[in-house]
Amino acid sequence: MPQVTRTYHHGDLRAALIDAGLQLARTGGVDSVGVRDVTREAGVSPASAYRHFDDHRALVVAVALAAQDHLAEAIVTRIGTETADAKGERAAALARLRGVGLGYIDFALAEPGLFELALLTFDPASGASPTVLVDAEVPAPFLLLLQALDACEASGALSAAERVNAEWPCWSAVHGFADIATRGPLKGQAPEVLEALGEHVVDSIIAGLRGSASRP
Amino acid sequence: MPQVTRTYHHGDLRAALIDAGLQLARTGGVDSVGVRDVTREAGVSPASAYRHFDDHRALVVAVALAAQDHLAEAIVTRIGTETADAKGERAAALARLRGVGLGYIDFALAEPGLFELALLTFDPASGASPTVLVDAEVPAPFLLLLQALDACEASGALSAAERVNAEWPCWSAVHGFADIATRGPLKGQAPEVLEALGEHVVDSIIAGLRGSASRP
DNA sequence: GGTCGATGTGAACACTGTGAACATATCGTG
DNA sequence: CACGATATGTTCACAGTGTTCACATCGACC
Repeated sequence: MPQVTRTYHHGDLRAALIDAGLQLARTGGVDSVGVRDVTREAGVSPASAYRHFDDHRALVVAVALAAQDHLAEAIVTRIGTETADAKGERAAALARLRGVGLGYIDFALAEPGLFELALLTFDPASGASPTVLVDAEVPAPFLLLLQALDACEASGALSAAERVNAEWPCWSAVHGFADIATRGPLKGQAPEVLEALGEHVVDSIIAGLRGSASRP
Repeated sequence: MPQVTRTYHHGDLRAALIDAGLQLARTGGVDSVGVRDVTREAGVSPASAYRHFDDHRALVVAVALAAQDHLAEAIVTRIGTETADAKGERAAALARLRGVGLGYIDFALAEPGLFELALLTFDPASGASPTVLVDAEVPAPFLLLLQALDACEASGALSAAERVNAEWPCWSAVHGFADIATRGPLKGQAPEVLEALGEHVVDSIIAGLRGSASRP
């Protein structure tokens, strides 16, 4: 293996602990990433973790951030396959939006353990910011959604009025479905069923955003 | 207080433990309902809990089911206010559907601790049932949604085609928003903001169900 | 080469869930 | 009414957890 320049005793133990955490979370979910488990996995003493993380919670948060990166990768991948054969700017923007939702669901179904981690939000001092979102700290997956929605507006697939606050219905529906399919009543259903229902959810919410002027 | 017929030593300790669990969860979330905490709250020894619950998990599940009942109550309440001034069968059915979603969100915002509990699904032997839902075990809140959707179909507010699988987009969007508003990026926002966004989410998803034939 | 700060270790502490042996109050039955 | 069976609650113990603190060890820099 590619021996990294090992400094100090272990050589970047912090990264090793996060990796071990990901490995454990992949099969056991968030509960299986404990201080003693992670350090045991890395072949190191329990107390050593406290040189790199303030707290048990801080460790979990670090692993969760790593899991969010994997989630973002899955979304980008799905965006690629969705937009592959989209003709025209409008269709491409809509396909991209669809890809964000379906990629999110893909990841949740493929890696339920890591997905559970990725959901943990680290509540920065639980600062109730007056604005709806502090864009400095917005996680990568959410950023992908915002960009896709902006592209929809730019291409005319979404009107300016429809664009405002559109991220919340989108994120809610997709996140909610992923949670339901992972831990909720749909847990354990066949992958084809879940895939089909996931598409239905994504298409419904996109239709809802665009069809605000509907029947009485 | 209405002294219940006290049998045996304590007099229905099981119920007392569940009540204590609800009380603790209300302020501290799911993590604060532990065997020792609950028994301490009830003024009883830790091991006594094992006469009524197999497991720590079994205790939490029992409390979660109680929390689900409270959730159902909140939904019923909101259904009442939504349908109060609805004219016509169709409008009433749609108002009822809206009430289910908004009641769910109401409860999540008013009682985030209990809401966290209510989400825990108890995965009965993790039996992957072939059918989409085992109707014997369907929790009350979900049942309220199914009935509201059926009423929409009966009144013509939803076509038969639109009705099929409509429960998943609805549940996903509402559940997802509640989760986001409670633990996610919207946590800590002002109640008015959350209320407005919640209405937006609910209205969007209902529009999406009814507007399947939308623009290209 | 010696000193110092950064990093890992070992042994402790308080806490948790859980089981076994024991104590006691209630009920069914003679 | 007495008495054994049984359901309920208690005490004690054990394994495992997060966490801390004194100590050991290594790399870097003067």
